[in-house]
Amino acid sequence: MVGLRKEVMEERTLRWSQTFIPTLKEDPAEAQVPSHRLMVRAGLVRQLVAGAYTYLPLGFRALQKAIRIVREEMDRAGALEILMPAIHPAELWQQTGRFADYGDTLMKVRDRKGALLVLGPTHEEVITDLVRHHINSYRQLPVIFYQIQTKFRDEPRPRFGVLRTREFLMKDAYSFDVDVTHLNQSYDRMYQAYCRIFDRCGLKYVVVEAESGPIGGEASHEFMVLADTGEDALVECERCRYAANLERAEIGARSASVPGPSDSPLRKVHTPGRTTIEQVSAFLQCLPQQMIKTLIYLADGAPVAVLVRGDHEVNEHKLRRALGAARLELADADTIARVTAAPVGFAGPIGLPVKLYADRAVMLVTDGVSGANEADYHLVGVQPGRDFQPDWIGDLRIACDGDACPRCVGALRLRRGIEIGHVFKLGTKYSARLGAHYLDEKGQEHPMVMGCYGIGINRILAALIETSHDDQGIIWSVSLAPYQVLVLPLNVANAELMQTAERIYRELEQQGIEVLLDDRDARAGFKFHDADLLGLPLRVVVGEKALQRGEVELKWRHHRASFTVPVEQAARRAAEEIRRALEHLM
RNA sequence: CGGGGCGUAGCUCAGCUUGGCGAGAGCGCCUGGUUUGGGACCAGGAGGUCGCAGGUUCGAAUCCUGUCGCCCCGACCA
Repeated sequence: MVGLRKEVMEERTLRWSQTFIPTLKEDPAEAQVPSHRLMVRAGLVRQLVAGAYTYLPLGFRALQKAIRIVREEMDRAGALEILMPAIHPAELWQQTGRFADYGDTLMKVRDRKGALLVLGPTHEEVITDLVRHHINSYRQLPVIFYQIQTKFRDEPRPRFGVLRTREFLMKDAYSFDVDVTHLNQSYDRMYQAYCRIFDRCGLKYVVVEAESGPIGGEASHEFMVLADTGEDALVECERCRYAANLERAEIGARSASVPGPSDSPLRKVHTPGRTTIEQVSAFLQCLPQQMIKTLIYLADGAPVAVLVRGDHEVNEHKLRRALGAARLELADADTIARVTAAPVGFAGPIGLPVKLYADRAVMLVTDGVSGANEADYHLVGVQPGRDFQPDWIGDLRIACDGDACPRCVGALRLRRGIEIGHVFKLGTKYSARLGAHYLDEKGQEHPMVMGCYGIGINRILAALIETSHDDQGIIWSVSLAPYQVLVLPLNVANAELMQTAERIYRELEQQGIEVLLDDRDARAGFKFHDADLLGLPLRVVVGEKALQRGEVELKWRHHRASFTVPVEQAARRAAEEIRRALEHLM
């Protein structure tokens, strides 16, 4: 009885005809990026509503593979797995101020008593609440908790299939330490674990410096998979290892060009109704690079002027740091009119009654053009240093392709990427606000120093597919593939051929290899196409011609060529190939 | 939140401008037969509240209003 049952279950797992793999010949209309298209076509996922997907058997298996790798490496790094609730009391979020910060992205529900609950988009509040109640001595630290759990974010715009969804699986970990030195150790441990995880997944990734918040320095790193379809912009130095999220990217101080002395006289010109860089540069026949863009910001309510070159954009993170401001926003039209004595579009640095913050590139402009702080007038022949002197000069702009690397003599290259992981030094933000304190050896109370570490599990799959596919379909890495080997008998009506195929897959099963047997009664071409679409790493074809010679055909999905092996060696050889490929990823 | 597109069979879509008999095609699905190394062929068949609600009309997939959903661009995104 038990034996029979086991056999039945095995067959349900292994035989194509007994599982559920709804492949599609045509592209689904709504899929825009390769990973989305292929995940739907290969029968991995189906959408229920915008930003929520069902994982079908094949997709779920791949997801489990990713989860397993993440779990093994987190355990190895000494993190403790727990499972926190998805529903949180809103009060907890109000206590840290994030109820307001998150705004509409927070999913909210009311229970039958009318109490407001939050569906957790992340768990800093919940874990800190747990720790404040149960950990209170330095003897209990350090500790790192993690969970793999569904997160909810009411994204303004879910998109790209599984890449940006409203409900997704996340591995989130939280470290608690006695001080920053120990936090750094926990951080490094997680960082290393992340490298191992993504290496094992077979992903090619770049670690970039990211916006770091309160601690500063290299307090945050994102793990990015480079892909043109990625949502995040980043820069990478073409010479050294410097890489950063575009939000964060510093720009080297050395000048791109040596400024020549300018003797052009300052002159006021009539520019009726020309308010934008494009309009003014077209009207005056000058280059946007000659223009000095003057933006009025409100830093904690006080107006300041920010100068960047016409073809550059202000990086508000850098500006906020330079100003030391907690709140920063572009000034409204009324403030601009009051500060510049002109309507929006005619601001310039000369004669402004507020402090001037200039990006370095502005100081290299010669024969510049700026607003005249007078309606319908601009100034030409502007010479920074001669005609105005900023109160502060430094790096204030968003990096561009080709900008100088801040670490070496190389140039920065603009890239796009998919964020698959993020490690972050939180400091005491949550522990202080929620009262997660510990007593040191002298009996003194301190807030714990925290770090948090996230991995988007679904994105691991999407990122892999996004960067590993061809016209025919997915090309799985051995470690994430839902099955490692596909056994493909070409004619199921041929009993001898079928028996051979079944024997090979049973032998592979016994060797601990994950096998799918395509036992469908379909034509060879049809099955080959589905095989390529599914993209399982190794394919074993059992066909009549080769079988007459006592051979079967093995083919790696990522190779063009196949090779034949004697039937009796097929399973052993296939298993060997898989094991070797897996070791290669470890 | 601003702008745009689309909702017709399981999937991809035609039909709508100019309302009119029984609402279509390809793929998929079911039955039978012939086939079997790169998405076969023949014969037969099942399958649709035309997103939903209201309106105009003798008559609405088609016109009008509202509404919901999905997709795209932008804004936003610890």
